[in-house]
Amino acid sequence: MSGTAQPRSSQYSFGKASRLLTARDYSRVFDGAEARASHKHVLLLAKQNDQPGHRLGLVVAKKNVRLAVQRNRVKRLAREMFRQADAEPPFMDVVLLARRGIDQLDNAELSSILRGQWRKLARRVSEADTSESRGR
RNA sequence: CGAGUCGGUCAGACGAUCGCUUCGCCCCGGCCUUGGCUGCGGCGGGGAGGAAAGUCCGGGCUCCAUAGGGCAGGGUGCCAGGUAACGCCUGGGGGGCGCGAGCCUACGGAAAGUGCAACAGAAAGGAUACCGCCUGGCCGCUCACGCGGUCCGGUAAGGGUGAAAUGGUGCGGUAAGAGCGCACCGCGCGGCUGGCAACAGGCGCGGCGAUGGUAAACCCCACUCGGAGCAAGACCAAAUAGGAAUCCAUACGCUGCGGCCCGCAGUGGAUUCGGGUAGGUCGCUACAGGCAGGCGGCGACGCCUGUCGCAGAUGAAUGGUCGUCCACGACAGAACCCGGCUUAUCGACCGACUCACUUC
RNA sequence: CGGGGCGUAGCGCAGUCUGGUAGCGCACCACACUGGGGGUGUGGUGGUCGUAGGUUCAAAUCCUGCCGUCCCGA
Repeated sequence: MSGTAQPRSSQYSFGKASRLLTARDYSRVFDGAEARASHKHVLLLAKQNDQPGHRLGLVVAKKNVRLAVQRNRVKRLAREMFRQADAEPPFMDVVLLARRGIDQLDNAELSSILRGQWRKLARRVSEADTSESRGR
């Protein structure tokens, strides 16, 4: 994995352009989610955007993860997974919600779950995209 | 060497690689009139804690008047000092614990007033005679000593109740007893000596039926506290515009202002309908600052000199992966800042000291 | 981040200001009425008063520290 990582900085960056920044951005995804990937510890919602790349928003509620250290850890791992994920169209805005008990997982477990859910989500979005095109 | 006390320091390390954020410099581009704003990239520097936590105190800062007077209300509570301030810290005193080094301590006033004390007990606050004990009178029994009953008194030594019963111990004294008398201790009062003081020591006096407990009960005394909080507050764009209805009012009103009155400043206000916002910039980190040395002080700390620049995010940065090593890594993440307190916590190391044992 | 409230029986609540006995409703158990159930009646079981200290003779109650939970403020 990272042992074979190459310095393609453009693909592996994670700046402000790759994040959901305002409450309006979040509301757009929540109100019009086109695809979702659900797991015991995590839920992803996605909606296609008109940006030149994916964007990520994180919701890790204090109610579900009590300690600030654990909340930070979950968010960091999620960003790291997102950063290393394939950046291929269709581009989408994704909101990741953490569920109760996610702080019990260690880094390796959590990373693999996140990657799996991300692939699932990407597949569903492209399916929705093609069926939508067919429908038209 | 074992057991222990006190104070302090650290918070996995190193390397590779991919990222995030901020600052500086440079290159290119855009806006723009001589300089600034902004975008991409490169190089270099900085990037969580001892508790960042709980929000229990104290300040700074901002707005309300420059935070002013009184009432009400809150806080603190042995003494002296430190400090911007404190409920913190230091030193000292009293009390308690420990063989000791040391540790703990809401520790002002109950002879200003009010209140409270269930149950038990004779009596629970300026109270009391239930059982006892004792003198005497009368009655009964008895030869008598005496015993029993009853009555008027005396008595707080003994029993019993209670969390608590009106100083304690001893000797004398007495009908039995009692601070009734004496000694010591305790308590109170008045000088004296030492100490800034809290307080300590010693002397004299008082016989102690006066002055019990509770103030984390009301309260009294002393000192102290105005209110809100960075979602404070300021600015930019937009907006509150403009509007409709009802009610109150033309000032002893209403608002700023959290309880009231005064005072100050400002001025029409309340409710409903309708309509609209929740973007950005600043505040935002350089100070009661860290480190080193010197001087003053028992110490907390203060003064002087030199030196360092040490997070500033805003869906919210300090991380991922791999390798090596070891004691295999606890509690845990800044959100305006600082001083404390409290709570959580794997361990490692340093210094001072105490006790016990052994050896020289 | 800041500002508040609440923890008492299985559940919902009183009692806390003013300290001594923890009480009410539902539920539960037993018995009676009934052929049985339901219902009604009578009696009863059940509480470390969130937790750890302190004050007091005595604490659910007063004071302090923790824990949990809920609400409010853009």
